[in-house]
Amino acid sequence: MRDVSLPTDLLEWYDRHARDLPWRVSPAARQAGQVPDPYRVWLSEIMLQQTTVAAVRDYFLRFTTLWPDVHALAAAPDEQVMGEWAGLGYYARARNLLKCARAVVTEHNGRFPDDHDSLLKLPGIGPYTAAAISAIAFDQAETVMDGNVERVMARLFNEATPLPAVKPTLKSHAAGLTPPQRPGDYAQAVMDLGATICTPKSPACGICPWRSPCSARAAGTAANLPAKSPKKPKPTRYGTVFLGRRADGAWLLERRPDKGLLGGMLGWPGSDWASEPIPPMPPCNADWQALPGEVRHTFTHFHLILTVMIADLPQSCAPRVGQFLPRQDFRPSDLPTVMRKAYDLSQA
DNA sequence: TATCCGTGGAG
DNA sequence: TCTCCAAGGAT
Repeated sequence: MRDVSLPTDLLEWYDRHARDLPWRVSPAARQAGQVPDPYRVWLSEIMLQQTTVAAVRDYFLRFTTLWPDVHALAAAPDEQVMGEWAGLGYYARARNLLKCARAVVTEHNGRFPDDHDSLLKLPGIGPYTAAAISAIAFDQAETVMDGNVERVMARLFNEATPLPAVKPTLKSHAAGLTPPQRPGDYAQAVMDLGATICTPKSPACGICPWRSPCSARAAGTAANLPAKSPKKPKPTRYGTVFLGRRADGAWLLERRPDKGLLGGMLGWPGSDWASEPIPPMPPCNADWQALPGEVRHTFTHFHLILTVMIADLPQSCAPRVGQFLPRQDFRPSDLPTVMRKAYDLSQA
């Protein structure tokens, strides 16, 4: 027997407390008949993967201004899209974003498929995003499982088993609660609950619409759930980058290969990044000088300490790697953050 | 199943 | 300064 009161309670809370987000159709507008634009739902969900609402907002507005629909995005040059994504991180998302837009145009007549299985076949769309798009954009009764939902379910049912082993159990709990009515609003409601009330630290149980049925709240374990298996320490790696500038203002940059770290992004030529500093090979012969200070940056799984070398290069310079980008084509904002930090050091 | 893949804000 | 971690996906 499905407990219908829990979803109803949450939807009533959502009707009063839904956040105003640029990609969201408010519950009031939705019930008045306004339907979401699948393109905007898709774009927002890709950007929101492992990324906060605060970080996504401006990027979403910029992208939808530059490319209002999937046809426009599909026709955009790769370099421009990668440049606009710079700073948001997880750059495979940007590469797959373009692949997906072009697949929707060429294989789906410019319209996003509405079913979970077809969505799942598209680049960059996994189980969570497929469920989110079919629920939010097409109002299908799919169960979305993201970090928020996992946390809310672990607490609601007081599941003490650590992640990731407990995931199937949490998914089962979530599926049992997913209502046939307003599944799109419900999916967003659970995630809003996790983002604003059932937070990782110091959850606001006192104002939670689910405080009464919450098992962890009763047991006093909410703040410690979900349990997680211990994570590995991050090693430190070292490297060198070369900032070469010509008298005409052009900078020597290279496009990184699609696979691997910062794949497809613009960057400064330099050494590999290794556990010990290595003698670097300059991209061309010049009077390279080390800048005072260093760049420190932390990626998902290692710390990086970067030495920054700079030199004025002759107009005749024929670099071993990379190519010169004319001054008017160079925007520091096109660089991934670690590369922009190196540029900032040179301008300090 | 485990690892790789960014970034910036909160505490 | 340091750890955690946010609407995950690909391999």
